[in-house]
Amino acid sequence: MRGAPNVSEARRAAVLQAAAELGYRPNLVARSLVERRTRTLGVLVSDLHNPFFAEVIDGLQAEAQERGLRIVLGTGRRDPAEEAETVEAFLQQDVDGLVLLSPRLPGIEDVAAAVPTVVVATRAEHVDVVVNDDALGAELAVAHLAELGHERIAHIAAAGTQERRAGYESAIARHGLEALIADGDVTDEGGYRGAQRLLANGRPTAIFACNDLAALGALTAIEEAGLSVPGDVSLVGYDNTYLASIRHIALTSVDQPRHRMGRLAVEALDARREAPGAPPALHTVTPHLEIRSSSASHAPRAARASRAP
Amino acid sequence: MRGAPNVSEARRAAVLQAAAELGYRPNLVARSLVERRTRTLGVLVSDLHNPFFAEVIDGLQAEAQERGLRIVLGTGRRDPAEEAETVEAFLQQDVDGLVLLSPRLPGIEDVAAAVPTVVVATRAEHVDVVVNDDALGAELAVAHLAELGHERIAHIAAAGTQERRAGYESAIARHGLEALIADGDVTDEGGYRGAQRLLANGRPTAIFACNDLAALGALTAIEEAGLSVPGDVSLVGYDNTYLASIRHIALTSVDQPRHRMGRLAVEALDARREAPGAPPALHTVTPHLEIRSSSASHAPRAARASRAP
DNA sequence: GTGAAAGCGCTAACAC
DNA sequence: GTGTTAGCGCTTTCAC
Repeated sequence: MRGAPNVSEARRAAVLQAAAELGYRPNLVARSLVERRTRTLGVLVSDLHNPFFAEVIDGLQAEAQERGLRIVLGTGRRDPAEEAETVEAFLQQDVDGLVLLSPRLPGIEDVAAAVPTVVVATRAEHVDVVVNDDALGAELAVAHLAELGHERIAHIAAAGTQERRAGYESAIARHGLEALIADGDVTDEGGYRGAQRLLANGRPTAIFACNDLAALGALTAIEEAGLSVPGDVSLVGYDNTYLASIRHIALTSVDQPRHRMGRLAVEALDARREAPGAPPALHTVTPHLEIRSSSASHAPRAARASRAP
Repeated sequence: MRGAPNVSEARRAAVLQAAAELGYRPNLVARSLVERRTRTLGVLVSDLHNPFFAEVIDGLQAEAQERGLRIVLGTGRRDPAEEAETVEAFLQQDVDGLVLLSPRLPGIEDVAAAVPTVVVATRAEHVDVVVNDDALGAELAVAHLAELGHERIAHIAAAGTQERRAGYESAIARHGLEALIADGDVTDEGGYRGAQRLLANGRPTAIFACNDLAALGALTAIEEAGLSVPGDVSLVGYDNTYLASIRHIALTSVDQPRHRMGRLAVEALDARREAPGAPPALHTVTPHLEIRSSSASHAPRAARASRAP
């Protein structure tokens, strides 16, 4: 007997030893079949390449492990159809819960009806959700830049980060400034193009990008324009991934508590399992600003020679 | 009946429709139990944060999907004990094969005896292995730098990349140069410290780092020393991850065909399943050099003003 | 072609 | 405390 209730110590030892000698291994699939639960969580990652997700997964795994749950990861490579397939596979596998990291997937409610489901890092209707407060994050970024004396603070927006955009807009308005927005993407390339447009039109002295990857692209565009960061243009990202912390980059960035978000997701699943009929819960965590050397005060021309220390 | 042999068309249609209406979903765990196979591959990733692995996983997934296999990912966060646990969980789950990405795990042979196993991106004894030719990769890097006129070409070494170090040493010897090595690590931090030591002692004009992450750390150290890349010091990384391609970084790097390595791993597993007794196979793929702007010719002092385009 | 029966390795429920 | 039994949902084998 494996993890047992009332068995004599002697027998247990004997059995355990025999098991070890024979190389016996309990068959989890048989156990799952009879228990009608697999103790497994399916995690759909929209993009394995984005370090943001790796860090959320760390949190997921830590919490899952503590609760004796396994995690199986799948990815749909940002393609709705592939994501649907992956989710279907999870369902057939009989996972006990589903974590959807920034899914592109349509019809999430149907899935949620079949199995406890939580959406992370993206807002969704009629489902449990774990997100950071994007409006606050954007506000932090704008306030930081405004305090540094910037008046022309631009934003690189992207599909999927509308909340940040909205937060930016209202913060800008609150500070009595003018909104300056370019559409980009949550990628290096998208940030690059967005920044190029901003630089050509608006002469911003600061740029708040929708995420770190886009901020990196913006950094390139700024340098290619012969300008320096933060000498000529201050730059703020979002997510505070390890990319931001690489010293060659040293990007000021809004930090989402990724680890905590991962843990919250597992907790939400558990809560849902216990109260299947409860109304959808919205778990919002609080971001903070991690200030590094890509943002500096908007000093007079003479002082902005180069970025070097 | 699901994917069937001899059933009348009419019945099949009827059944399929009924299934759809009832929301019937075949139970994979029951099927696995009776079939004694799960059509699942367990993939152990040593470090989810290293983008190198994400790209290998893409290849794995593509090949697995074509063969009707599922993938479950697990990570041991570079800790041997945690890796062992993860592998044990895979075994209990009854996976049909195991892919170990740069495992730290001891006793791999025992695992391989229990289930088809392939080690990727790290050399191992008595097991099927998929690696790139590190010696050649290092040779490419050194040859490139030597051709650019560099004579003081240093290397940042790390545990786990001895082959690259050895390749570096023999290439350096072949070019009649002097080896200049600092111990570092496959991380930003490790590269930073390694480069600091090299800069303090050897006055290298070029640095070949054990991987891209370490190269980024080196980049920081170089800049902090008041030097520029590639003006004063040329820099070459290894892996050619997307980090290298970010334009603000534009790192010359040795490319491993990651996607192909992922596919090869799945193929190797299949081969092993068909011939369990065959001697361990070593699959070696060929790296190539991706040249970007972090490496340039070793020009006279006057010409090395800055890194700008 | 189609239905019935056995059994995969386990857990739970119930006797001993 | 310990042995026995039924049955999880499927595939396979063998009758029909």
